[in-house]
Amino acid sequence: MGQLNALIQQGQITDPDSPRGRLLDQAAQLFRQKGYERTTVRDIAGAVGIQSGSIFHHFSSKEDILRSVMSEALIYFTEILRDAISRAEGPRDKLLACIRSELQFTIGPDTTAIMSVLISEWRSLSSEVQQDILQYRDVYEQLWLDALQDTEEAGLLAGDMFVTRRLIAGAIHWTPYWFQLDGELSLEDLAMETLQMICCGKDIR
Amino acid sequence: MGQLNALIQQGQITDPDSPRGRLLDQAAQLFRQKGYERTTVRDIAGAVGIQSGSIFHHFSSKEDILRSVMSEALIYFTEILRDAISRAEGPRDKLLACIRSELQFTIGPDTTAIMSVLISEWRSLSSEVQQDILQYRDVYEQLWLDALQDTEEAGLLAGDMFVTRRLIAGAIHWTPYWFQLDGELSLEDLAMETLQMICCGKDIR
DNA sequence: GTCTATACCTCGATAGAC
DNA sequence: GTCTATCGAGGTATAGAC
Repeated sequence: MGQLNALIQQGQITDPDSPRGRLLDQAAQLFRQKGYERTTVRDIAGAVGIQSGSIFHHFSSKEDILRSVMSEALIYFTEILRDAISRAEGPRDKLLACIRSELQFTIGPDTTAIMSVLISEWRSLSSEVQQDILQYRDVYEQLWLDALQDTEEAGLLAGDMFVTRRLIAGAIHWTPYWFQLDGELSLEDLAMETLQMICCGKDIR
Repeated sequence: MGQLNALIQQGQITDPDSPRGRLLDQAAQLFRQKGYERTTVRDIAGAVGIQSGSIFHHFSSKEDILRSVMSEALIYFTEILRDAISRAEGPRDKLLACIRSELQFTIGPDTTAIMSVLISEWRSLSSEVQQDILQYRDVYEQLWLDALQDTEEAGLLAGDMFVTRRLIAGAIHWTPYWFQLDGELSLEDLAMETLQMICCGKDIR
């Protein structure tokens, strides 16, 4: 991943091979599987093979771990999404790139589905930390809104741009509850069904 | 509410004026506001003005409270939905009734938005209790699928029936994160936008 | 950077009086 | 049906040696 290495060198993302990076990876997995509240610092420490007290050399608190998981994931997702959009041609394909990318962040195998942590554990953050994370989220969301605006100007959008984004965000964020990566419906099929729902009544094939 | 009184008399739902009913109401509110894990039995007891030890005269465990909140909510929602569908005429209006009802369960003022507890706290249940609740959920979902099937047979449905239900479920369950009941967009507006997304390309006005 | 040891707290749940 | 009192478990976080 070219983007990942660039972000690591810019200091925006922790090197996954560092002790801190390994902790973040394992914490993200555990938060996704069991939820933040039910994951203990002992669990996280055990997953990387250290004692629980050693964690606090790398993070100031358990919430600090969740904050880091979320902010680094958002920074990474934003770059991946930006790249995917730039590689697509035309508003219809750029919007499809948004849908496909977010589905991959949410249920795909590569990113180990960390988007679901951002969604499910939002409430576990204090309001101060929420404000902190929202800065990154706004950048991500703007990429979506730009793509939707282009779609609208091309006459391909059926509903209101902002409402559409929110309805689609919900539809995508809910997929972990039912979608099976190895099922009959492929991720690409699902992306097409979703695109069709947004651009309804317009011929998008 | 005629349905509520009938369900109470059938013993399917706890009388809200009983001590147990008051506990369930307050627990549901707290679970919605703070989440199940962050709500303590002391919080719930305090909300109805008793001591925490007294709760265990009415419930065998904290999970038993969540189970009861969820199953009674589902039983109630199912009857409300069934009634709303039966009062609507034609597939388009019956589907709109489904959307409107579920939006009300999720963000409406009357039901105090308990649907969001069913969604957010699912993972906090043991798998045994999940199986228990799924029985009620299946009945609720079948009402949706029947309505969608009628819509499909009327040639009004754009995508696959099952995928559509899941995408729409996500869209609706996500609304608590952004929808403001006192905002410019009314719940009825939102229901119409959602219906339009499902029946895309078909003239549904 | 990790260890051991532990302080300190809060939680769910119980027991028995009233 | 509620109270008081409390138990035991398990949580986050700290301190200081190595």
